[in-house]
Amino acid sequence: MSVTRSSINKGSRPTVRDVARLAGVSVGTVSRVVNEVNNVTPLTRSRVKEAMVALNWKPSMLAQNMREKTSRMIGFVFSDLDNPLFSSMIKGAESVLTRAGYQLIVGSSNESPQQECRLVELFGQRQADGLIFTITDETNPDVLASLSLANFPVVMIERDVSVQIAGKVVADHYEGTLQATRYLLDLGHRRVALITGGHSNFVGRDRLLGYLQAHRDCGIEPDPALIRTSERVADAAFGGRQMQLLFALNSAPTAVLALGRRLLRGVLSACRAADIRIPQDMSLITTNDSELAELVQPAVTVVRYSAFELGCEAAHMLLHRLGTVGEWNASTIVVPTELVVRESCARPQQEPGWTGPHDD
Amino acid sequence: MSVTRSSINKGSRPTVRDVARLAGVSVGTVSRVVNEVNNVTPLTRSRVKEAMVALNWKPSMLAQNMREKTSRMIGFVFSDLDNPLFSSMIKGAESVLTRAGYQLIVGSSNESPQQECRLVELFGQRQADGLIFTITDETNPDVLASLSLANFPVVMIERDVSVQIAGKVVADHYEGTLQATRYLLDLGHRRVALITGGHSNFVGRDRLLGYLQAHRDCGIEPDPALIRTSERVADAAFGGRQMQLLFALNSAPTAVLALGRRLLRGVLSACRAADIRIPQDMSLITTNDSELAELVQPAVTVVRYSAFELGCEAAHMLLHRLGTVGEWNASTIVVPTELVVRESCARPQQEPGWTGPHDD
DNA sequence: TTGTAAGCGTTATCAA
DNA sequence: TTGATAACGCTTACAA
Repeated sequence: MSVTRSSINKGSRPTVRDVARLAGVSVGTVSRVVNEVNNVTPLTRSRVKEAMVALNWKPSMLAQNMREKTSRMIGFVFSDLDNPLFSSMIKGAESVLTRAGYQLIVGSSNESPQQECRLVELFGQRQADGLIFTITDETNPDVLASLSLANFPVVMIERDVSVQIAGKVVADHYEGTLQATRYLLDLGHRRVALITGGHSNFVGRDRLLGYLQAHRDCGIEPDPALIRTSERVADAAFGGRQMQLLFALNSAPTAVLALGRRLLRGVLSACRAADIRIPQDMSLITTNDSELAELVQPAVTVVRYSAFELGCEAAHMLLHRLGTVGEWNASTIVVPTELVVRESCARPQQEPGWTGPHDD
Repeated sequence: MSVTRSSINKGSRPTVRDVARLAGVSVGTVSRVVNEVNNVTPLTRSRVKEAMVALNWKPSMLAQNMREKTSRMIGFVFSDLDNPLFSSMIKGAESVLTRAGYQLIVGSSNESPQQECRLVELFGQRQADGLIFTITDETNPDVLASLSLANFPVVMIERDVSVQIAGKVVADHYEGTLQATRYLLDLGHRRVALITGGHSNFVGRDRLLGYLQAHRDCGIEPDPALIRTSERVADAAFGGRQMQLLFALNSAPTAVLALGRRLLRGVLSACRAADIRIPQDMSLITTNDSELAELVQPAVTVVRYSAFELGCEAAHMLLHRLGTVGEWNASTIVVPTELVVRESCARPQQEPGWTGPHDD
């Protein structure tokens, strides 16, 4: 035993060797005590425990992880923490992961695929045990490549990718949009606009499908000029701009579906600026319930679903995957949506040249 | 060299040894290449780099951290991610830490001191390089004990503790509340209520001080019945309840300062339920700007400050501390507040028995 | 029941 | 310029 080894560990944090020395046992015994492995005399155990508290020693997780090739850390990559949608998801994921003894390490991509690649690789280097991910562009080849090289399971939230991953958790946007659109059509609206982001992902596609299906169910051909989807992110400014464009149409819509958490703000501002009254001049349905939707007057009808639940389910799926040794079939969890009817929708006003609803 | 060592590393991730073997060099050389240490032949370097990409090898951060006794991870403990205040702070901290090559590992305390202790110790075991913390109870002895045992620098946000820490970052609640209160007094209000949480922390104390000082400046004695502070957390329900109690007073206030991010919702609901009009029957100022405050009608005057900036400054302070080898003096950064005047305040209505403002 | 020692994947020191 | 090897703090066979 070298001099360095036996000398007192000065300043820096104590190690298992310091504890062993103080307790007069070997490092193996100390380890057996902390890991609560059997075959250790009560007397020895108590001596070791005393030494542990005396030195305030806790095993270094870094060293443990190093040996056990698992870090009990889960990465979470999202685009923007300031979007309450993501903070709720993280909260959901964190609440179940913490209970299972995992910790969450977060990273914002700011909608940048390069940053997403960097983060995926970084989590790999950190030996993350898994990753929860809301990819920005479902088809970006670089990100997909990093993903398929990753040696940890990945669960997508609200996204679908072509590479093999552990699974995905999504809200039922198809059904939600179908119901919302049908509700407006049933009120007698015939010109219903759709504003949504997610042009290049699952969410946007499913919303569009629901919108179209509802029209088809009523035998109505939707006007393409009323469908305003965003290639990029759908923020408040996008919502406002699209409303202005819709107002300017020679046959403007009588109702609008503004599907996206951040659109409401822009939509409301635009309506007020143009002196358009809700619901008299324009019916409005938005998505993702919020204080604003609930308390603005008139209160806004929303397609509601729980981002918290999305996060929980993603974490559960990941834990399940981590606990599964053999075969694993990529799975999908669908979280329901619900139409919360408030006061922002009404029957359309009679317009010159409009002949009234056909079906009631 | 043992058989295990020389055999091909099957399945699991490659190590520096695999790269060395493939490139026909020693592990030392591989390390020199990745760390871009000089004294390595261009030829050797390229051979090593080829092997690195061939095996898709990246150094294990776990192993690096193990040697260098630093993890380049910063912990962030807050009470509730769903509070947009915290998500903005985290976003701020994350944005500066990422740029500096650090990653953020998050933990919610859910207002539980025990959980806070657990997290502080956990971050210690993970060898976190530092911690950003919004402690729930500034005086909880257990948490303070964990904190003083921690062997990493700690920066508090919006809190002040008696134990030695690297520093704190706070918003100027005293000044903000002083201005807001003065604004109401100047409008002629003489019965201004104060609803705020943070009874047991810095924030609540400073708000109360600002409120009292503004009254003193005007030579007015505030009615203790109008001061409603919360021992515990101030959520929407608390805001609503306090409003009801205020309405029930035989001399109700004509204005209310609802200082706390989540109070607005409860306050608005209570006003509507009691048919109290803002600002005609009641002037209202709240704190922390939000979509709701901006877009509800009438738009609400707020004491605004940037939680994002709080997070940024905390991260900067921590980085500064980490880069400082010798002496360090605990420091404080104060982020300014600003009164954003909107439409929720008006001169008080003449009431029977009220003799008008004394000072204008 | 307890001790010894190898090994986890790096980096850094020393020798060649 | 490169290679061999100890060390980081822990766990776990295996030996005693």
